[in-house]
Amino acid sequence: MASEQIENYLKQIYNLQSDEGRVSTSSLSKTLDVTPASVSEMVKKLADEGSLTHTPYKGVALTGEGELLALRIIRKHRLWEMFLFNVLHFKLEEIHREAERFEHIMSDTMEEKIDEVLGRPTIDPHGHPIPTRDGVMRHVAGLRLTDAAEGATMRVLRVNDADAELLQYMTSIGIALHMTIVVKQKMNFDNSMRVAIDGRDVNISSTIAASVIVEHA
Amino acid sequence: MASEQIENYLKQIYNLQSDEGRVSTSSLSKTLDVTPASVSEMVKKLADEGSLTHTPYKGVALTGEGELLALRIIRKHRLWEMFLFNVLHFKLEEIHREAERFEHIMSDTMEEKIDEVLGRPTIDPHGHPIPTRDGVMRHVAGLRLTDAAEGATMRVLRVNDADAELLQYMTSIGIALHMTIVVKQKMNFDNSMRVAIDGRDVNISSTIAASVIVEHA
DNA sequence: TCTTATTATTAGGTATGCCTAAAATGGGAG
DNA sequence: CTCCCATTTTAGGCATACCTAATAATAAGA
Ligand SMILES: [Mn+2]
Ligand SMILES: [Mn+2]
Ligand SMILES: [Mn+2]
Ligand SMILES: [Mn+2]
Repeated sequence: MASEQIENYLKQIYNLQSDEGRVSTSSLSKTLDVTPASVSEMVKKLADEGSLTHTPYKGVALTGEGELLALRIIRKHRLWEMFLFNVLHFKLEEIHREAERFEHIMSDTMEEKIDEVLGRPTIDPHGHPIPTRDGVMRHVAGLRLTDAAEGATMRVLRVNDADAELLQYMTSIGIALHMTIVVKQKMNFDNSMRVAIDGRDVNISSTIAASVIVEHA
Repeated sequence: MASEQIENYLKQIYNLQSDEGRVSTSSLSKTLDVTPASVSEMVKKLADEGSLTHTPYKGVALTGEGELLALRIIRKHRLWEMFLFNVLHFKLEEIHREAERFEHIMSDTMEEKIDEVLGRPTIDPHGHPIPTRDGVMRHVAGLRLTDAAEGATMRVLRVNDADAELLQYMTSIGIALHMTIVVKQKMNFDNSMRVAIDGRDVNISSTIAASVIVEHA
């Protein structure tokens, strides 16, 4: 069985792979908060075990097997977030942190029970797709609110779940899943924008706008 | 913070303490499934940390601090069992095993949310008392069904949760919490007995009878 | 192309918690 | 009151996953 930390490596590699293609030692070092030396060692072990391929000095890529393991963890993480939000009424900004620990100890039985209780959801409370049990994840394309045109009416597809404070603030100004946002004005000097959410006008910084993924309404 | 294994030591010492008074290295070795040598080492560390007192060659006893830690784990274990049984509809014989892992990673926030959702229960699905958050556990006295007199009418107070197969069998013959059992006949040759559960007569072995704790109805 | 800065790997070492084997202790049998 | 032996502790090691410091490889600039 994969240790908790090995599961974190695999999950992190999966996430970085979507953005970067080949995943570097340094990016893993940063996101997992361990030294590059430790990453090198662990990567060697995971390559021996067949979860990933490693080209020294070039980076790593998950094998089919490794990707499947990663998707299982991601599934458990997102199902658990859904459960915390819908059944235990945790706040949206709290669920990611809790799920980071539970994803590793959730048995397959538990996974199934929760999936059933929740009615087999396909997205989590942040809008992230939940992979199926055999590792299929449908990713819905979208754009960052930063990139929406002035005057456009957009719908919130998903939000960044990692920064709790940011998420809490977004909730407080009314940004939530499936909500409609009208881009009123874009400021070129700092990329902030004025938008209408639910009829009310608010100004949002580029940091916020960049962590909201939207589609045309 | 106490490691997962340290929490298991403390919990196990608490449980054995009720039966044995001073807890021996060998009984911990058996119940935790590690060698006596390992227990000796760990015990030394826990004594240094102030969770227990150790008299070499004589045994250990929890300090107030250690007992409080143990009771926190037990509270989390039993609240979680309750949750698995009532909300996720796990079978009675499955919940103990699952709770063994969750008890260690359940945050205080989670503990509180679950306590609330469940309506602040005082006993778990096996009839074990759930300690309060500040470490008070009310233990209800009872006797083993083995020791009930012939002809007596008893009520099930609690059942042994450790052996899943035994528990599954007990459930299948109708033994459940708060159920009434009439002792029809006691066999002296093997301590088995014939009882009436819910009107139906069944024969139960001494092993089963010993793991059912009852009170006079 | 050569040098330098960045990135990655290897070497050597630590902490935790486990093990086996050897030594110490102390309670009961004689 | 001894001696024996089961129980307990100590000694010496192993695995995992981390670290710092030293070395190696690559990429980038002159
Ligand atoms: Mn998350
Ligand atoms: Mn999420
Ligand atoms: Mn239990
Ligand atoms: Mn229980």
